[in-house]
Amino acid sequence: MSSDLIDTPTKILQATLKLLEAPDAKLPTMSDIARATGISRQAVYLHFPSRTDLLVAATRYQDRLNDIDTGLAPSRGARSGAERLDAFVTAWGNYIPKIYGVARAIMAVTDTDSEAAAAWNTRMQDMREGCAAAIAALAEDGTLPPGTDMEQATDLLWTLLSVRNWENLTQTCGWSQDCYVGTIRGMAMATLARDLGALTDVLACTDPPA
Amino acid sequence: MSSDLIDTPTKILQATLKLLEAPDAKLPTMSDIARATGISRQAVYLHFPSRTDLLVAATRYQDRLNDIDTGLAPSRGARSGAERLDAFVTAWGNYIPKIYGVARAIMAVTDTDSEAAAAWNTRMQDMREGCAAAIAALAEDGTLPPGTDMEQATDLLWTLLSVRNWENLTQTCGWSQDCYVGTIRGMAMATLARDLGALTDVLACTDPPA
DNA sequence: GATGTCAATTTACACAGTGTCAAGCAATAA
DNA sequence: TTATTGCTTGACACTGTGTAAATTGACATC
Repeated sequence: MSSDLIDTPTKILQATLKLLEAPDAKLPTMSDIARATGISRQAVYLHFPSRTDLLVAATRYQDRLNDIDTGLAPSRGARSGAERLDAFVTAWGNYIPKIYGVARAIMAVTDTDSEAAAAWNTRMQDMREGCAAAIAALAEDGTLPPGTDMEQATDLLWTLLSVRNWENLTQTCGWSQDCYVGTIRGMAMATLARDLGALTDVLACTDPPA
Repeated sequence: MSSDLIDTPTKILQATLKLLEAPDAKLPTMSDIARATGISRQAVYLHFPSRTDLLVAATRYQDRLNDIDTGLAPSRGARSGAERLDAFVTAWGNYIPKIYGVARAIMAVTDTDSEAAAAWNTRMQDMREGCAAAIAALAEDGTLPPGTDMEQATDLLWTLLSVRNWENLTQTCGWSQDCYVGTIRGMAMATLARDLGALTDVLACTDPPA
């Protein structure tokens, strides 16, 4: 078995991801994770001091697996600001479903555990840098609405691209992933890049809402 | 003391609201609530079968206190669709801070308690009806972007106005309430009512972001 | 081969929080 | 007086997190 070659912490992380990414997964307990890993619950604590630490480690592990940076390459290579914004929104919007399982678990503990909140904020701060870069590119092109404060524009884009909004539209409202990306792209382009044509047909996805 | 005239369930609800609305409040336990009410923990269970039920009851009680319908009156009285959208966004946006404490508590248990999730969804469904009405008024005026699906437009407005977005912008990003309302209004008007002038100066609030 | 060491693991326990149950007590109504 | 209502006290079951002590097993050293 190849699993003998993998060290225990990695096995735990893999099992955790598997549980979190299962469709309509309940939030797993330490017992669930231990069982899925094939070890005792207490052995998990040997490698991860708390549930929060484990969840945070799982997000980092997942990032390594997914290699988010390659997805963002087209954004960094964009020529115009609008192009960059468009590429960034698309890349991030399509990345969210990959991390949603883990994100959901972390966001759930965020309400009670301030350490988890800090960890999640840090993680979202990375994404925010991408937002800031896109806004900066727009500012250079002069396509931002007049009088726009760049910090606030970044806040707005960051909020628009939040996992919660993705969750609301795709999970609660039943939108398809394509519909989500198209709509958010349109809103971002219209609001921040003054690309008013982006509004046309934004809300006319072909897929039937659930 | 006037408190002797108030029945116990109401006293519990009042104490619960007070705890939930305290600045940077931790999520109160049943013991906390009982202590704040001045009764035993078990007595709370005599009136509310579970913590979730109590939280849900607290939202309803709060709605009664705040009388949300009067705030929405200008929206219903609006002549044009755009006017209606504008009034609705403003009214709801200014209502959120009043319910945020309770909303936060409910949203926190939503991740683990499906009954709480259902209750909160029901509550948000009421707000969604306001969104749907505004979208319908826009459709009647013909101001919606061409080809727009009304259901999806409602989803989008509903998402834009989510408590999570309010939380993100005002609590995490440190925006003032006025800045929040102004920006969201601008986005809604631009995206859904094709009022492109609404984009100008949307992101140029005078207050310094934290 | 016996022994020491160290990491991984397991059994057992402490604690917080929710929810249930039973017995008792005080005030009030019949 | 008796019955009822509303609350209290105290105990307990259950779930989940996290800690501590004892145990195993591999591996090196003498």
